[in-house]
Amino acid sequence: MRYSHQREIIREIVYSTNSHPTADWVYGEVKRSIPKISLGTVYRNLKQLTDEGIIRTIYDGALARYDWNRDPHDHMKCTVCGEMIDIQLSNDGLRRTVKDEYDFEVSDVEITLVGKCNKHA
Amino acid sequence: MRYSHQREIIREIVYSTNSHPTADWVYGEVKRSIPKISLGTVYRNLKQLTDEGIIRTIYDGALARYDWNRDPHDHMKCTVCGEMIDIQLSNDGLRRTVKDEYDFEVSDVEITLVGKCNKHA
DNA sequence: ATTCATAATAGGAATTATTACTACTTAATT
DNA sequence: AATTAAGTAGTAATAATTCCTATTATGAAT
Repeated sequence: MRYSHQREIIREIVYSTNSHPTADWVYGEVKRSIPKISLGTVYRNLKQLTDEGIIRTIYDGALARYDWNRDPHDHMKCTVCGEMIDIQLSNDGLRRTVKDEYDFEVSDVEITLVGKCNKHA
Repeated sequence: MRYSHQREIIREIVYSTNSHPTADWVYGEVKRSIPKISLGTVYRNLKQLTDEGIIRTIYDGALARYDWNRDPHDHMKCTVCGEMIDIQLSNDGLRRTVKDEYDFEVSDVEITLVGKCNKHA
């Protein structure tokens, strides 16, 4: 993968926020510095960055979101404000349980807690 | 919600399989008994059945799947054959931890284990 | 049983998110 | 500087899903 200015900006934008942005939001941001960028370029680069392990793709229902945080972690999704918040849960037990009980080789654990965040007492 | 033949058939089809079918698959099945059914009807009814709590909608990446099993449970997704397998994990601890540490009120826990199922030693 | 109000349907158009195609551009290498 | 292949903009295409509208079917009231 050779250098491209577009990809570098896209990477910086994803790395600049904890908001798990969508492709469309990233597109809007990139346009501020590269007005002629095309949405296809955004998608292509988000995919490439994902393939290279530089960012992660997570799914919020049917919508793809992007996350700079590559450490294994989980998410809380607030049904009131829609925000996705990072959270660190331990799941060492899970992998072993599932391997033993179901003979399933876990490569990734995706946990999303749906509920109400602390902004909405 | 008043009775409709279409909805009843759709419900029966979702209840007849453990394969977490997509809307499109359900559509194909319903057509066997109601050839003139429209895809919009399938989507509308799957949504209504979900709203009424009669079935559940789960997301497989960006694709919606439907599940008759309303008991809290989790899924294993095999990256080789694509199958989604039901699994029961306990997460009593999670809710309390998250409430205490993040003041987040959990209403639903979604856990998907991604990996290789026992068919692919 | 017939009438009536309205929920539900079929069929198709519209929307949304995403991917694919193509002619032109640019980064990296010789 | 010339070459080559990866990258881009712009646009068309696809896939999943929702929306719209004229017609039909359900359940309730007569």
